[in-house]
Amino acid sequence: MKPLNQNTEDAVSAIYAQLREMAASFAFKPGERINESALSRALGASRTPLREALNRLVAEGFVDFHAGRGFFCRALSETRIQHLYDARVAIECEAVRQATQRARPADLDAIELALDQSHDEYQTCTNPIRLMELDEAFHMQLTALSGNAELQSLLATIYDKIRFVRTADLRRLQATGRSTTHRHKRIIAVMRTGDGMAASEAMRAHIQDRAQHAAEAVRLAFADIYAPKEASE
Amino acid sequence: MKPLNQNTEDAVSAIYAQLREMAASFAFKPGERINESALSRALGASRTPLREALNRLVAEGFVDFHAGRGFFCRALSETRIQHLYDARVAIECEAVRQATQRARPADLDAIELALDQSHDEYQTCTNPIRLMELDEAFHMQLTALSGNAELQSLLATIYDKIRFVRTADLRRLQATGRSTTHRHKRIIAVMRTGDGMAASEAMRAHIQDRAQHAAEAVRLAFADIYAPKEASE
DNA sequence: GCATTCAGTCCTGTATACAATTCAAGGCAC
DNA sequence: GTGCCTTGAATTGTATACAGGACTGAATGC
Repeated sequence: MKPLNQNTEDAVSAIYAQLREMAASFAFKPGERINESALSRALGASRTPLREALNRLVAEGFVDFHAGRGFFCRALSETRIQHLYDARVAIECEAVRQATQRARPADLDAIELALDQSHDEYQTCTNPIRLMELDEAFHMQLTALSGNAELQSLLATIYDKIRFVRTADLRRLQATGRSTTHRHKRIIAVMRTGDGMAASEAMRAHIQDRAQHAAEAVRLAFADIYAPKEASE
Repeated sequence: MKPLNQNTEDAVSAIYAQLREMAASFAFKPGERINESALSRALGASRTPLREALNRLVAEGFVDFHAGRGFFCRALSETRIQHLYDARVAIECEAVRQATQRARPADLDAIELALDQSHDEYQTCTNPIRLMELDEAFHMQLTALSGNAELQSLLATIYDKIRFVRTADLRRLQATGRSTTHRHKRIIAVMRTGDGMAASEAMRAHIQDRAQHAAEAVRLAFADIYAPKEASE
């Protein structure tokens, strides 16, 4: 019974995970340069594993790298958010289409049960991050039903990129008292008919409904990014 | 007139580019461990920038990383290829849909002109890699018309991953004497009608037509990977 | 007053060193 | 002969050192 080492990677892997979370929550301000020495000290590691982790983020599009100048937090823009929402549409529509053909009724039952169980929390929860977790969970579960690991990982990356904007958006949505649960259940209902194309279009409508608010949400997100920090500059 | 440094990054960037090409052409055998010292020596650099480049490939899914054991060339499988083809469908169908709405007639004219110009080469060319470049160029140009940089970069990564399989597949396709030019022109024709949904479905049919041969192509690709090297083991 | 230049400082880019771990082979017991 | 342990070489993981650009701010010329 060997230890089956799984924690040796910890350093770079742990740094990567922390960094990705920091990037998703915009702990770095958009456009800001990332000081390697300071960050490595803050994370309790040296620059070598930090840079390796940062290079992963570069490949995923969370961070920009400029030769000789270092790593920069990638800037948000309304255009980019719109593009990410469209990419999300592309992936989720195809995933739900595949899922409609592959999923057994029991699979759909399971997702619907999860929706029912979280419905109350949805209605009463005031934490926008938790709201977004619930919403994201539905979409990821549905995509998982496609059985396509590539689509799942692409979508996960996109969600990480738009999470901050979505949090701001869902906060507004909740303020209007509207629940997304019934919209999600409608998508499941269409899937039960076995019409993949229709399910795909339902998903498209669902996502684009929110995407239209993306521009406004970006502005809100910017306010969130710049407001809560110390106003010391 | 400052030099506006653009080549300082060269080391890691150049290594990354080389590595990605090597990965796309399966210079490493699937599943094989990548020896950092040997590879860095071969590339004329040290392990530090090599590992940074490798970490980018990890994030993109070209390479696997196992804690304490190093980097491994990611294995092919028929299932994974199928998933990548489906991801390609997802992205290209959405892109062509957007492109249909956004593109001006002149944009479509330009692509069609490019098709016409390369038609002869298509028919006579015997180099499968060149064939694939021509085919890929069409698909990337079309996706570019969507105006969505996210879709473009996602698609570029997918093409890099399936390039080897596609090369094997296109070689077979050419052997049967069938040209893809007229198929491509048909997609443009549908786009001209302005019906995004129809264009999307045309693209889907076009890609899936080839995807059906993916399984067989994977086997061919495997033969290519293992055959042409020295049979010295 | 404005732009330019220049020096100093900071930071990045990469090589290298060394510790820790894995992998492979040989020996040993059974 | 088979399986386990031990031992040694090879390889990875990370820290650190140092060279070379990039940025900052002040001083200078126009």
